[in-house]
This record gives sequence, structure tokens and C-alpha cells, in this order.
Amino acid sequence: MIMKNESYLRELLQEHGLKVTLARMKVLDVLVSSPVALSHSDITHRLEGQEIDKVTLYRTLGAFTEKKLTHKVASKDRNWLYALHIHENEPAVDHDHAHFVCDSCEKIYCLPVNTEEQTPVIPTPVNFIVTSREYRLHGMCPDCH
Amino acid sequence: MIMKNESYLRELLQEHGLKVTLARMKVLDVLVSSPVALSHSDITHRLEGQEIDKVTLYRTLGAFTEKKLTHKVASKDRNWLYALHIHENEPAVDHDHAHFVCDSCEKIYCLPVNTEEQTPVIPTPVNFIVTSREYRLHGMCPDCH
DNA sequence: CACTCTATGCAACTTGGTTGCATTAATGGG
DNA sequence: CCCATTAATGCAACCAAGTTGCATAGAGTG
Repeated sequence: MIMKNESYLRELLQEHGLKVTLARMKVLDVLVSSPVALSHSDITHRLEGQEIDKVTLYRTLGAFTEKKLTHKVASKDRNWLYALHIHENEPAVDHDHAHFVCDSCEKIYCLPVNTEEQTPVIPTPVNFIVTSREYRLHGMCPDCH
Repeated sequence: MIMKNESYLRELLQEHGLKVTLARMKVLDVLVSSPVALSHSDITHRLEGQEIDKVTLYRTLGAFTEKKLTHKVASKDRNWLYALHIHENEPAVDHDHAHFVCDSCEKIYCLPVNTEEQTPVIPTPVNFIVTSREYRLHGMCPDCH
């Protein structure tokens, strides 16, 4: 296995209260090398020959997300995609997220959100052509409070 | 079957270039009576005793959406939810959508989007408590243009 | 009324994801 | 350094959502 920086990966796991195991190291290695969010099957393909059990992968991604090492986004075709929380362009807060979905290659990029403003501002990312927008507010509806 | 307004439903189908069939009338009847977007299984449950084949329901919803009688939103658990395009609070344009997701009852409401502004504005809906926001921009990434 | 073409229903299948359980391995204490 | 404890792994079996192919039924047109 070609690990970019084994001790860095090990530290990342430990910092997030995760036991260091082979499966987790493999998955984390794939995630740190990707600028875009990846699905279960993306990761499986990138582990070609190094595959881990599919259930283990699901549970690994679940554990990463629970411990806030990663976060998940639903893709266009409604699978979960996972991306590290530590990429520099990642929003600091947990509750406001913005993503850019390329309608051609379907990659999903994380965008920064400026939450200082009253109404959060999403700066249009340079070199990205935006053709449509989706907004989704979460909270409680009148029936539930 | 208790149809709210059979000839109205029939007209709606015809206006959208859809043949009037029993299955479509049933599904449309369910959709016009719902202020929130519904999933395949929501609709199946509301057709209790009147059920149509699941494949037919998928194809009916597909046809409705293709003919712009409905539009679809991905739910929290990543199923497709369908809602009529004709509710008054529905955005006029096809490419900017906003929804409110209740984290308690998980209903999904359509919100109007003011696209007159440079940066689209989503007015906070009255009586809804917003705790987090998700934004998703669609278009072309630098790799693809 | 008959013809045509679309919509329907059924069976079989694919993909994403989960559960239960037995086995294996990581870590902390002695 | 080893052992015990507890958590992670792998496997099989399962579930739900959604799709495909095909034969049949039913709308709509002339």
C-alpha cells in the first residue's frame, strides 16, 4: 500500500478518538488524496486489490462521520459521498454547508460559507460556471413546535 | 375512489400532454391533496386498497416529472419525493429551488426563491425555525470547460 | 368500431445499505 | 512483553429503492 504519510494518517485517527486499524488507514489514505467527495463504490474502486469488506467500509465511513473526521453529502443520484472535514476549503461550522456539483463529471466540491453575515453568503467559486442552485433549510416546521 | 375534482385532474393531465389513465388519476389525486412532497412509498400507502403496481408508480412519477407536472426533491434519507409544480408557493423557474426540511417530522416544504436579485434570496418562512442550511450549486467545474 | 401506440403489470434483477453473529485484532494494565 | 478486554472485521443473509424486458390491456384517433 502506498500511504502518503502513514504517521499523519495514524495521528488523524487518534485525534478523532478512532482506533488505528488497517481498514481505517486504507480508507483514510484514499480520502486524504481526494479533493472531491467519494462514494462507497468510488472508494471500493480506489482500493482495487486492497479491498476491504463492504460492511466494514460502510461502518468505517459511519465511524469517521460520527467522529467528525468526515462529513457526508448526498450525490445527485442520492448516494452518500464522504469527504474529509480537514480540507482547508471546508466550512468551519458543522451546520452550514455548501457544495458545488459538476453536472458534467458529477464531482462534488466543498465550498466555504461565510456565516458572519446575517444571510450566509456563498462566494461564487472562481472558474466554476454556476447554472442552477438548490437551497435547503433545516429546522422545525409550524406543526412541530 | 374519492376524487376531489375529477375533471380538474383530467385537465391537468391533458394540459401537460399526458394520457388520462386510471393510475395517473389516482396518483395525481394523492399529489394535489398534499402540501408536502411525497415519496413512492408515501404514495403507495395513501393508495391503500387502491394500489397500483410499483413499476407503474415509478413510471407515472417519471412521466409527471418529465412533463413538468411535478418536480422531485431528494429527501434526507435520499429517496425521491415528488410535489406538484402548480402549488402557488412553487418557484416559477425550473433551475432555482429552495426547500424547507423539518428535522422533526421530516416533511419537505417548497419555498419561493426570489431570483430577481443578483444573489438569490430565500425569505425565511414565517413560523419555521431554521437551524441549518445546505446550499448546492450546479454547473461546470474547471476540469470540464 | 377498429387500429395503433402508449401505459400497465409482472417477474426478475441491480444497487445501496443494514443486521446478526462468530472471529480477529488493537490497546491498556500488569 | 504478554494477556485480557473490548471494539473492529468479515461473512451470510437480508431489506428497500429503483430498473429492465416483455406480454397484455386500454386510450385516443380516424
